[in-house]
Amino acid sequence: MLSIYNSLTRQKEVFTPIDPQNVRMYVCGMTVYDYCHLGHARVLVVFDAVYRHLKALGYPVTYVRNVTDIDDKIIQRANENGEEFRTLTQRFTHHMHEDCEALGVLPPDVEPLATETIAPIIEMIESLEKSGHAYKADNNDVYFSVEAYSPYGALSGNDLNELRAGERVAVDEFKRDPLDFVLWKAAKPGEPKWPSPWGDGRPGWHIECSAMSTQHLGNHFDIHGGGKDLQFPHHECEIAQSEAATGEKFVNYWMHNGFVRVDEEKMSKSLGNFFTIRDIMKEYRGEEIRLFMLSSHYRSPLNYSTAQLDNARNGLNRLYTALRDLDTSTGNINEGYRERFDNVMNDDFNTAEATAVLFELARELNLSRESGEITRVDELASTLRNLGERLGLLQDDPEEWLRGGSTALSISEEMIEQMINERTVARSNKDWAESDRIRDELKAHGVVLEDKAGATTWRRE
RNA sequence: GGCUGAGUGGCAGAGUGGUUAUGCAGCGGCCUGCAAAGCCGUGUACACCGGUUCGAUUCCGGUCUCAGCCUCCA
Repeated sequence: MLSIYNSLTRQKEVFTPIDPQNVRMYVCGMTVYDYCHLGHARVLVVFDAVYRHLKALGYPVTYVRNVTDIDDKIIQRANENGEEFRTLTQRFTHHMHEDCEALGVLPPDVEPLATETIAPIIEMIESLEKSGHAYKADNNDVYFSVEAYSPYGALSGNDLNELRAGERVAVDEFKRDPLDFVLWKAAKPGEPKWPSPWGDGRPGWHIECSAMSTQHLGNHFDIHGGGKDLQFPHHECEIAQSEAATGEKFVNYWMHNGFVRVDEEKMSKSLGNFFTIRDIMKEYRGEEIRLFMLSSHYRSPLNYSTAQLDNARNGLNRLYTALRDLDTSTGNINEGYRERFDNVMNDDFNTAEATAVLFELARELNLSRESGEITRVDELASTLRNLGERLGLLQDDPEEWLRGGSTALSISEEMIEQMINERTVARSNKDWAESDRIRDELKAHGVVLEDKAGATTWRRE
């Protein structure tokens, strides 16, 4: 039985799908004007784990993760670059997909673009206008009237008056209430624009997600996710718009992942303390980043450091080492481990405990291997690979993983093999000095030798 | 100011009203020509102060500290 911590009620709730034959989830994706950083990586990885687990529980799932391909920052960046905004957004959407692949993130079932959802957006704003939840202001922008939607503030636990008191930005003079937010922005000269009943312009950010989710998942769906920073105001606004427009409950379970931090401070573009995924990938592999992220609970803050990434690397070496030379295609799945894994994942997607199960499995696998229990070894290896896949891990060939890395080796594999052969000859002559000299030389190239069962194998340090 | 959330052993990080998290690092041992890998053993951890309880790191109250949201943000 799966339980999910619901940000809306601030407690864990047993997951009951609206339609068990089609679990519907929506996650706020990227605004594509730059490379993804580690904070983005976390949303991608966390909700990928959620998606995989829901499917493993046997639910058919429709996972929608949008692309925000029109907003102020995109326009600004395109102008700075002197390029068409679509050229910019297409380029970074492509880069995002590359990052996803490197991180082992499965493609969502639907990846809608804001710019391809203009008609539904306009429809939704029109219906809000009709029901008195939206108004066109003197500057030709259309705003949502917070006053007209009483539950506003429920998701974030905010009180309207307190929010107004905390207002820290200059109040837009065209708004009736400082908390009102924009649904449709009138186009300024030279900006991308679409025709609408209120004049040429473009959609506000919040309404994009309401329209994209509703278009693909219906008015009322199961799970809505995103980073914690979107809880307010973005998701609060989505609820207001959607529920005001449809008259139905919008989402049953709201999920928010914690931040990635650097030196105990949120990683973000505005603070300038961010690392892009591809920066990190100069030193570490995608799977190492992935394990780093999954080794803590999705709602906890995650502090970035190379020590943590090193830790993840060592951990993967251990797991892949356990799988070395084993056939994982034929064995049965061990029910005890599978059940433990399911149980911890069912407890609000506890991936940290789930990875601990993987390590315990590896230890027992190593033990069985030492005692020569072949059937048991096959079963545990298959289980390890299978449960690894549930987290998007351990799908590489172990030997290739252990010999691979994010950087090129400073010595060819042929040369390594040749030196190993020379060393084998030296060893058979009990020439330990020469044997150790060769081993040290390879070590200097980052190659570690392991002698066992009459054969010598190598791996990256 | 309002609202969230967090403080666990050298590091990272789960969890629990009384019994081993897990990984990395360290130490001792087995194995090995020596290593590596693996295995075994090994750490008086739960911010502080009260309270409830036979018993609290785990529940309650308070204190301190930290982070986040209230402005674009995953």
